[in-house]
Amino acid sequence: MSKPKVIVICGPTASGKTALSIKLAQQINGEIVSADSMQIYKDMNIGTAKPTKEETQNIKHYLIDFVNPSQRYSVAEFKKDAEKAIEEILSKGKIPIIVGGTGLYIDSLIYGIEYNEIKIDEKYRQQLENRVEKEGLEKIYEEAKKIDYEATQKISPNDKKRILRILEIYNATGKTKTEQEIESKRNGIKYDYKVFAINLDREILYDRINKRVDKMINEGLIQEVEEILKKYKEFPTAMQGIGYKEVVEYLNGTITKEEMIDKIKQETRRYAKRQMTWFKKNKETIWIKSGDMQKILEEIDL
RNA sequence: GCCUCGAUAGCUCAGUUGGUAGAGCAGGGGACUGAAAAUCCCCGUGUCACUGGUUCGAUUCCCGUUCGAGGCA
Repeated sequence: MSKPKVIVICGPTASGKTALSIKLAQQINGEIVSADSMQIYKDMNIGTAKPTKEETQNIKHYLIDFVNPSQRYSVAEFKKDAEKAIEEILSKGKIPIIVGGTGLYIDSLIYGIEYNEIKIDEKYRQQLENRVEKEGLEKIYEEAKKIDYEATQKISPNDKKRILRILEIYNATGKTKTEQEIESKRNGIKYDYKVFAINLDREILYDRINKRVDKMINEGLIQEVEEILKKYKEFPTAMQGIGYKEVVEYLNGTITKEEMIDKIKQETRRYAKRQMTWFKKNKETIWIKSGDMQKILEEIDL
């Protein structure tokens, strides 16, 4: 039996993923699974450019709007949740369409990466952070080298997050990161993923980003942030979102409104670039122009 | 009209006591399997406004021109 087909649409912010995917879902009787690390959060609507109820046209969207900004979420959870959603869509006889800009999340699906059940040990992480503070990152890097030399060679000696991750994995599982990664690929890929990436000229993309940011401000991004700050106390990751952290700076009086807007635009541009780099990695990706549904229909051949 | 100051990277400017130049920002390229909208790495040739002169050699000094800013009439 052949594997079920799953369509993946990725692309940088403001490239038109949302509109395209909804049109496609209508056309082929599909439902949408979001692969976006920020749209998962509740109460973060304007800044994450979440599709409105009106925009969704009654197409069911999964993995949007279901995590509190005060909670943590990770690829491992995404992988599990997304596959559950895919199963559910398939069981209805519909076609799953994965849509999003979070490359790491998409990779977890299309490369069939398995994450075993381990919890993030916040205490240990904090311990490591403290040690970096006291002893310096170089020392911790040397330790990581001893545990998993191969993994350290893939990253920079300045990349604190990843250096700590090598130690965390070893601490939690007794296995090295490299061993872990080999195991993670054991099971093979469950579905027949067709990956499409939207490509558009930098200039056009940047123009769209600028307009989108202006629109977000007009639609009340600042108020949105104020309300979230009131409603929740902690933000382990939610406030990392572009737009949100800049508005917080503005509310604290560190920057002016104009500076805030420029900064959001700039950060969004940088982000879009990083996304493009990520999507280029996958050789199977089919590149399409913004809004080009026809090409997708031809390629998927239902 | 006269006087003064300026003209150097996409922008703001630094610099060369004469040996063809470098910062910040913008921009570009890349890495990355459990925080990923995160994290991290790399990248600077540009008629030094134009014309002529002095000089072995001028972006640098001198003459003039153009443009811009300020001042005086």
